[in-house]
Amino acid sequence: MLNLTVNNRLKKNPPAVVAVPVRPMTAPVNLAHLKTACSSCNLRELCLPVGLSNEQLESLDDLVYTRRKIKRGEGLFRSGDGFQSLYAVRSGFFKTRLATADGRDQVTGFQMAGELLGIDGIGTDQHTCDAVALEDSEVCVIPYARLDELSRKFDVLHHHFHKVMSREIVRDHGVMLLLGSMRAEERLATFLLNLSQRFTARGFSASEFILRMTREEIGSFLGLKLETVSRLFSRFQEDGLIAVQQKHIRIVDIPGLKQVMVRSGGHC
Amino acid sequence: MLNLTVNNRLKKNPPAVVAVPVRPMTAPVNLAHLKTACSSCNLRELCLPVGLSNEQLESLDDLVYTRRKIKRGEGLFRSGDGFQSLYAVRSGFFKTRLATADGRDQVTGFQMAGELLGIDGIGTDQHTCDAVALEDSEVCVIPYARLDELSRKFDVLHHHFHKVMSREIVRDHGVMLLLGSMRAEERLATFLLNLSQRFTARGFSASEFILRMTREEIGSFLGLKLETVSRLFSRFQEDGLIAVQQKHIRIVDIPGLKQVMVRSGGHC
DNA sequence: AAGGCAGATTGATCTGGGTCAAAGCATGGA
DNA sequence: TCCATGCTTTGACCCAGATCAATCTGCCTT
Repeated sequence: MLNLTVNNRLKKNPPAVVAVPVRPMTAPVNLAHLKTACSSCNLRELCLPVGLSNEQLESLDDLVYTRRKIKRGEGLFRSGDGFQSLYAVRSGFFKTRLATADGRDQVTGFQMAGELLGIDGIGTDQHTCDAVALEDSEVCVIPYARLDELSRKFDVLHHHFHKVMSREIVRDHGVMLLLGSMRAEERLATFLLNLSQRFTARGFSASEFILRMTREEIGSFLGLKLETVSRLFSRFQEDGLIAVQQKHIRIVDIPGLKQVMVRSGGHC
Repeated sequence: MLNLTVNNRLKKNPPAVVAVPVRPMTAPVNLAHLKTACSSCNLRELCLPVGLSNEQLESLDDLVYTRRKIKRGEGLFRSGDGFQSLYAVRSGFFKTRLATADGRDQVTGFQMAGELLGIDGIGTDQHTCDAVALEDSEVCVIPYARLDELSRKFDVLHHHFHKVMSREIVRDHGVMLLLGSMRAEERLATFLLNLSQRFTARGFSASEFILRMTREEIGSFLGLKLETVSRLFSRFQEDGLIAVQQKHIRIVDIPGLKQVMVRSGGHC
């Protein structure tokens, strides 16, 4: 159905981590030694290297030779920046946003560990949106030229990269559906369930997490005003669907939320 | 403020529309011999082969070895169909649409000559949307496996394909911006100007064309109801921006439309 | 040439979500 | 510790666009 995620088809069993409701946006296992190596990265099953053999993985190790830390509120790239690299979120949380001349703003997505940023730049050799860290984050820098080179060597990688891009397109279509034909409640329910599902894929609680973004950012993404988002959170809480306390969300009734997503009817 | 809400609803004077000289949806030059060859295709500068050398173009000729005709109203592929090929629109006009279980529908795009269909299928080896011809159309069938193969041989092609996908993502972000933060008038103005610009790129009139889609389809794409689209067309006409008669559109005041796109203000 | 029908227009009315405004609240820096 | 400042919540009201409904138009079929 609705696919808001790039990497949602993974149903890998959660890594050894069990109880982590606290800081969902951090990598499940916090490696002390941050060796820049895909082959030893605990996110490899969520990230670009999905499905690569060990040998291939090792070749990937010298594709990704840099990491970059971005502080909360800082940008990873901005619209107009020259495009050279893709970025894989290693830890933390990002938003991408499109800004118009007249000061409007559209959040086009939220990215978490294992998700790719920067694909928008390939088409014109310039980034077309801003990527901003919503908490202190770290990304793996993937020089595009090298990726290109390597993907000519490894079929799997080549193909997988196409898949990632294609899935991004499919995700975007899902967002269009959301923005074009869903009611406010459905949008928020869809959004929460999507987050939940992505956290699950990363081995975190499906039902309890911290929202890294503000009400305004959620609203921008969902085509709603921040007041509407806030009111809906309150209503969902009254209806026993969730428990909200500021940025802390607990989904109490997942099936109930799914009902909202579908039931509230849209324009029938 | 720009007064777009004119009160006196004059009976619209039947726009003295002169017959459109061209048939905008057909390829500019109508080759009698429909040889399946990119190298001799008059759309090659709009389509996948942009920027290829002659030699490379000829290799492309045996990539695309089939054409397929689709009658108005018929589907090229549907959600769930297995993915094997991409399609380049050779002539005609398509819409892509996403359908939900509960019978809702979101038009995610309209495709004209030279544009690519089917990329959505790469990610999951299944198409995720329906592509429907809005008039009798013809597409070039591009087997994905072969494209893959060829693109390993030709750098330019490989890279260009990435660009096409990336641009599709950027386009989708633009639609999100439209759906998420524009007012109805801005959406329609943006839509008309976008069509105009694409027709221009294909050698057709920038100001006069036939809409191949219904008001409902436009509305679905723009996140509006068909009545709203119809009213806006009437209002734009009253304001001297366009002349509408059913599916026949003439843009009278392009700068004026651009103003609407920007000026009407959105949410500040 | 008639009649049917899908699509388009237009009017009247309603309403979901926007706007404006006023408190609450939590977090971090001095 | 205590403000300051940036979120968030909540209320009151409003309006753009949806909904409902009645024609109208052009075109396709017979």
